Amino acid sequence: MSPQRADAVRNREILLGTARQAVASGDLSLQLNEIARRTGMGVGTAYRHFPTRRALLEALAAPAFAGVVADARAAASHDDAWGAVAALLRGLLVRQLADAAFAEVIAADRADDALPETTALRVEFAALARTVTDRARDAGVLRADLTDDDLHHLACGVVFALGLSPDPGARLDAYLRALLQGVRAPGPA
Amino acid sequence: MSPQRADAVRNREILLGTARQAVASGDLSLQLNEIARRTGMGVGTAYRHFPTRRALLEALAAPAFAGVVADARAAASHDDAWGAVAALLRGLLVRQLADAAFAEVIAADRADDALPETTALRVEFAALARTVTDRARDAGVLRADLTDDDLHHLACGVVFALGLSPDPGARLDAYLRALLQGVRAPGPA
DNA sequence: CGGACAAGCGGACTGTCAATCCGGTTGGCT
DNA sequence: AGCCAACCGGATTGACAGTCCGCTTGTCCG
Repeated sequence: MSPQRADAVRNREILLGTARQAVASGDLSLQLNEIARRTGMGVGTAYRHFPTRRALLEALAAPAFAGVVADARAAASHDDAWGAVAALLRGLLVRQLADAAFAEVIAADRADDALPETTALRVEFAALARTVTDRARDAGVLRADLTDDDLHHLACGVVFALGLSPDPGARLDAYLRALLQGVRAPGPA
Repeated sequence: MSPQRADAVRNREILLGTARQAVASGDLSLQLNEIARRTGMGVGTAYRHFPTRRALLEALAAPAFAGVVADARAAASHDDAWGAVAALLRGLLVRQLADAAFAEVIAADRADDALPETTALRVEFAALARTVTDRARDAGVLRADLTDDDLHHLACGVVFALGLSPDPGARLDAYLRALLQGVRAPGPA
């Protein structure tokens, strides 16, 4: 009746927890052999739950991804067209900074080996982002030469730039300001 | 008398050429075993010339790196403080787009296993970039909350963003405009 | 020219890590 | 209790980075 056995559910949670801890401590390599060893499980168990590094990565990223989708939904129903763009970008930056796994997932557009649930999130997010972006462009507050994909890419680029700093969190606000100023339509004057 | 034997010089050139070709065709993995096989040389020969992937990468990147240093020197002696920043950033973007190996080298600040010559280029570039940046900030045309390192990081971030596009070259101008607008000091009004 | 020898070469080998395979074990149902 | 599909463990394979060392050859000197 239940889709899987109780021990399997438990083991999956343990693996996810251990992996999340590894990522939080700065190790994004997600070596399944190593994670399995840390949990005391066999390697086979780890690989059955997460057949590839990518599968584990996307499982880790799912909550954060769902978060930005929620952000985007809120932004899409926001009154202020520019405020919506700013909220969307800020959310993207903050969540990527807080979750390296999510940052890697959202930056990789390669849908080849993506889990279906990740693809679903990506599609939903793309639609919302497009709404927000189009509205801002129509209102003349967003540069006309930038698409929703461009904003997505630039946000990932800024996160990459933050990652080059010794203390990314300390530069977040400055880079966000620059990003927003950069994508805003130049004054008509 | 000569620092190395004629065959060694020749082999080094062949390896570099093969590697450059691999990078140009989109393969940045620089697997020395594979490159050696393609040249018909033994693996040992390849590894003697380039002990690690990084060594080969930096050798490939050296000309492009020297190019941006030249750009930076020209920019530093430019009259217009803002024009110098624009020229510097444009050069960084264009050269990184044209040479993926250089893009990887300049993005990685890790000096751990860097070749001394690469470190020298990096130091020289940093000094010139600092000059240009400080001048622009003093002139009030560059955002006061951005350092020379920030510009460096943001440029690498924009290149990363370009890499997410299906056709990076097509978006270069748009992203460069956004970058310049983003780092420029907001109007005093 | 030709002999000596350091510089250079080749490729077998080791270590690491992702991913697979399959014999043994166990949770959950009747 | 007894069955069996689902699950587990870990030895194993395969790909790749990098090392080691015996053999070859370019170069110099007599």
